[in-house]
This record gives sequence, C-alpha cells and structure tokens, in this order.
Amino acid sequence: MAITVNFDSPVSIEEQVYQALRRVVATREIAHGENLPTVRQLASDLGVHWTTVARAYRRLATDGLIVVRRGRGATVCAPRSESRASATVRATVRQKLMEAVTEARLGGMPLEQVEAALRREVALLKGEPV
Amino acid sequence: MAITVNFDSPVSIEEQVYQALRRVVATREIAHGENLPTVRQLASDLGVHWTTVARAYRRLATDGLIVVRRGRGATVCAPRSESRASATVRATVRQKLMEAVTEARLGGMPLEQVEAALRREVALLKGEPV
Amino acid sequence: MAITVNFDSPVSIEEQVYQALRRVVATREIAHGENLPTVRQLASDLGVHWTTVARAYRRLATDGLIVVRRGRGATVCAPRSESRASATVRATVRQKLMEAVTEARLGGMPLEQVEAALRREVALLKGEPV
Amino acid sequence: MAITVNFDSPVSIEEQVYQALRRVVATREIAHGENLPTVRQLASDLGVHWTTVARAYRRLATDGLIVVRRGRGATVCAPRSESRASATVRATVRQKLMEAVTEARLGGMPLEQVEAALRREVALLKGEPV
DNA sequence: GTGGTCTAGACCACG
DNA sequence: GTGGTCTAGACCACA
Repeated sequence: MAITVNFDSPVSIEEQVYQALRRVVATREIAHGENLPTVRQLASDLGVHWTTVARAYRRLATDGLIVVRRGRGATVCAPRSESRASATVRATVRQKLMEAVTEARLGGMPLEQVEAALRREVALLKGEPV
Repeated sequence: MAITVNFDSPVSIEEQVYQALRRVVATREIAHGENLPTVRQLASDLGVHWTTVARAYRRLATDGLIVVRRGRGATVCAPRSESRASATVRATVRQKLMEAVTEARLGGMPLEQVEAALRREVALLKGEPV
Repeated sequence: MAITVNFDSPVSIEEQVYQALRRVVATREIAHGENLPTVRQLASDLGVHWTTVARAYRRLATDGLIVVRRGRGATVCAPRSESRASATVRATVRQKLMEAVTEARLGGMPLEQVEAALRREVALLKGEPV
Repeated sequence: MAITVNFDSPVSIEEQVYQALRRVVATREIAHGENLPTVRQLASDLGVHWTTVARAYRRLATDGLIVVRRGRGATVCAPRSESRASATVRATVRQKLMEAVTEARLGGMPLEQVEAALRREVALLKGEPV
C-alpha cells in the first residue's frame, strides 16, 4: 500500500491520509474483511505522528468504510453495491468534475483529453487494462 | 457574479474565494480585459474580511490570470490558447478525476453516470446547451 | 437473554455489557437466585474477550447485584425493596432524565411525548402491558 | 454559565464538555446568535487543555448547533422548531429514559418519583417555576 | 485576538 | 500488542 503525504500542501496531513485511504478502500487494494495497517505502523511509514493517522481512521469509521476496534485494529467493511446514488454523492462528484474541467481550461488542456483521462481512471478503478 | 463561501468548511475561506474566482475566469463569466469587483466590494458581498479577498487576488495574479494595478483594479488577462498542457496541469486534472471516481464508487454511483456528468460539465464550460 | 454490543460505540464494550446486565437484573429477566451465564459462555455469544465480560461481572458483584462464587457461577441477589433512595441514586436518575429532555428539545421532539415515553418505560419495567 | 467536569468519571472530558454545552444551548442559557466563550477561556475556567474544549466545539458544529469561525468564535444557531422528531432522536430519548428507570429500580427509588422528577425537568427546561 | 493542526509523549482500556 | 484520550506547546490561517 503505497501512500505518500505532501508536507507543503495546503491540505492537512490528516485529510491527505483520509483521502488516500478512501482510495485504497474504493480500489479494493485492501479488500472487505481485511485489516488496514495499524495506526502506529502507517504513521511510522509516512513519517507523521500516530495520532494524526488515528484521526483519519476515525473519520473512515464514521463514514462506515471501516470498523475500528481497540486491540483488534481497523477492518474494511463490505462495499456498497451500485445503486441510486444520493444527491450528496452526486453533488460531490459533480464538484470534483467541475474543478477538473476548470483546471484543464486554465492550463490550456483540451477538454477532449479530459474525457479521455476520465475513461482511463474508470478503467483503472474497474481493474481493466488501460 | 454569484459566488458563495461555506463558513463551516474545512477548506479555508481564502481558498474557497480563490477557487471560485478561477472558475469565474475559466467560464469567461468575466471576460478578458474586464475587471473583477474591488477587493472591498467582494469582501463586503461575501461577509468576509477584505484581507482574505486580497490574498486570493494576489494568488490569481501570481498565476497570471489577472493583473492588479494600483488605482485601476484587477483586470482579467487573455486566456491561454489550447495547447500541450504542462505535466503539472495534467497531474492536477488527473487527481481531481481520480477523486471523482473514488467518491462515485464509495457512494454507489455507477461509473457510467460519472462519464455522463463530465460531458455535462464540459458542455457547460463551453457555453453549449446541456 | 438477548443482549448485543455495538463495536463502533464510543462507550466501551465492558461498559455496554455492564449496563445491559444491570438492565437484565432490573427487569428480573433473570430472577433472584438464578445464575447469569458463565463468563466464557456470554463472551463467546457476544464475540468479545472473556476478560471483558469478567470485568463487567466484577462490577456487578461490587454493586451487590450478584454474588460470584468459584465453581458455582454468578447468582443474582435479592432485589432491594422500594424505599427512600440515596441521594446518589436520585442524582443519577435526574441526570439521565435531564439528558433525555435535552436530547428531545434539540431534536425537535415535543416534551409531552417524552412524558408519554417514560410512562411506557415504567410499564415495561413493571411487566405491565403497554 | 456554570459547567463543571469530573476528572474521575469514566466518561471522557471532551464528552462531558460536549454534553454540558448541548444542555446550555437547549436551555437557551446562551441564545441564538450569541457566542459561546472562547475555547481558551472555557478551558482555563475548567482547568483542562484548550484543544480538548476545541474538540467538543467541533462536534457541536457538526451537529449544527453552533457555527465556528476562525477569528470570530462560536455562535449559537437558530433552534429547531418542534416538529415530528426523527426516529434516531426518539430512540436516543427512549434509551436515556430506560437507563433512568433501570437505575431507579436498582437503587430502590419508587417509579412514581421518577415520573415526578421528569415533570420537574420538563418544567425547568421550559423555564416554568418548579 | 480567534480557532485549526501537528508533534510529542503520557496514561488508559481492551484483547 | 491494539486504539482512545489527554496534556503540552508549537505553528498557521483568519479577523
């Protein structure tokens, strides 16, 4: 599980760890029923304090992505099946996409390339060859 | 120019204002050669401190999106033409797209709907009917 | 005896088991003179460590609700008769009631409904039809 | 605003502060639009670390009871009007009432006295003479 | 001045 | 050993 944090980023370390772990769960790199690394282990790998990692784990637990139990570590929950997504989820996704196209245009990247890049990301997540 | 800030968000007000203004420039809602509102005007509209807005304007100027001249306000620069985007831009766009698909999967939103949503965003930015 | 524990709760498993057993004794679901399940039996039913259950039993014994004797298990003691309650008990009860009305008001629940709900709880404890 | 914390309690200091502040908001001791004390002020009053108080404030903000803004302190939000309470709220209230009657019976407190005590709490919250 | 985050390291509860 | 909480105090962003 290769995750890194950028100490110079305006986004907090906790947030970076949280987002990276959401990704790990979404890709099923660590599957349903398996454990994440212990907070102290991951913290030492990343070079951050273990309480910072523990805070990120708590948020994942609040989201229902993992179950955290003292003395037993953090276990990944069963994934949600595809279904009618909530309005909140759709709004979040839309926001991210809007940011992507905004960055693309300001950076002079043709919008067709953005669509191609999205197809690559979708294929990656599905585990298909790109 | 309708921009709003969320005071409860973990992302700073400065960052929210900065991002919203990037969007305004990207959509050409305020076109090349026109002025943004004054720092104090926008601050008062949003109910935030004027120094916060000023910091956001400075960042836009650093990005080369606007030029700020004493006594003449903040003027939007000519847009970049589409071209070969820098690696940085492509990485940023890719990151946003990755976050979008991650959120979609965790929220149970079918990935095909993400592609459809992106097409809508692209059309919106181009000013085409959706 | 159907008791469950919530592994995600901020309140410890020991505390949950302890509270649930207090409830079981109060309702006389296991009556005066009868035995609680063995520590290892209950632990295995709940999927928790047996030492956790043992700690809860110790607390019940300290409270005088059960007696634990080697080789004979944990036996429920005779209930206290109704009498003038100690100041401590009255303070505890008052605290719980205060929390209940606080939650009700913050959640928009009319306070009359709280009184009705209490009458239901009293009837339940007495074993009357609700 | 007289709140105290019990350092020997099994419930965490953060939780105690959080509950006490929920009470303060519910009773409108600090009304809609007013500010709570600053985190450092309250922490110093209680003799705890200010980050502990800050965590409690964050939870209140998550609950939508207050709005916390850097440099401006924590402001109480408008109260919810009475309405049909959610199932979650009703379950929470019911749980608290169940704990109250359990404690009463185990402590030998007549259940009629519990009902009387609840009426007092309701009157207190409504600001009526008791 | 406000609150937000991070590190450091203590102590505790749980398995 | 696990994670949870607290203190202590640094540094940052915002008003």
